[in-house]
Amino acid sequence: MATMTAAQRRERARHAYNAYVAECPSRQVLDAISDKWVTLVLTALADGPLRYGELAPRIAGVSQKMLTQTLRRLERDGLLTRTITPTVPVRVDYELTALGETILPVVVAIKQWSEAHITEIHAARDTYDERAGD
Amino acid sequence: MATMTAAQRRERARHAYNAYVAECPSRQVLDAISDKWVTLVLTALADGPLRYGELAPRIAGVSQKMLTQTLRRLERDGLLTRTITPTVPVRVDYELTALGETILPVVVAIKQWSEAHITEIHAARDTYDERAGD
DNA sequence: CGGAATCCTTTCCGATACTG
DNA sequence: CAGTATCGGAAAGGATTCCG
Repeated sequence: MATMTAAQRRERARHAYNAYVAECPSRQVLDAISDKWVTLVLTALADGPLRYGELAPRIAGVSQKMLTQTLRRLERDGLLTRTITPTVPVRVDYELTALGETILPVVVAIKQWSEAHITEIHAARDTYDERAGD
Repeated sequence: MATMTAAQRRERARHAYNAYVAECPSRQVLDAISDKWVTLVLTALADGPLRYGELAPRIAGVSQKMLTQTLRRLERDGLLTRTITPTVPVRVDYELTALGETILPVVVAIKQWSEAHITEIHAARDTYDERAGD
């Protein structure tokens, strides 16, 4: 009777967590945008549509896999559109939707806060690490 | 001569990436707050200091490990303080610093956007998934 | 009470190779 | 050009146990 107890409890916990997530909008969106690449893609598209090949170099450090994955997720969530022009070679443009543009102020707010307080954070880290070094 | 080529390139890539991150404040902060638990802890502490035991149940789904890890990181970044009262049993309080409070508006903005647009996101997902089902 | 340490599973993600 | 498919290492994170 004790068999699978751990797994069972894990399952129940998973369901409880999912249920919680399901009823909490901000948690869901948080999961969606709490992603490094998501915010970077959104800001990259802020000035207008870009092709895949233009997008990639503007987001230093992103792999092709992560970029594609991020773009697909954002398309699914209705934050951007993916337009294929069947020329040879093919051309694909990504553009923010109206919904996608409404989130830009939030992303900008994050960026502004970052630039305004990064020095304080660095100072705090130095102090903290110094104490640990004693 | 070809040995370790992949690993070497990976190392170089890692350094290039880190260098980029090092000179971009918003990227650094983004890494710091692009974390589900970070924002949740910050909002939980918005109304005043809380003990560890009070904090945990307010953030459903968080494990003790993740909560502690998140709190340590936020303490290191100077966003909150950790106060130990050496009674028996010990009592630990967490409280936002002045710096920590300055980020609350940003977190609130995220929350408000989420609640305002979650319906549209759900609709977009349904449409997208429906097309995929054809 | 508020953790730290360990184990172990799951998920992430980069690298590589191939395609319309 | 703009992807898809697959694999393997690295990292995240949950469960459990032990400690001041």
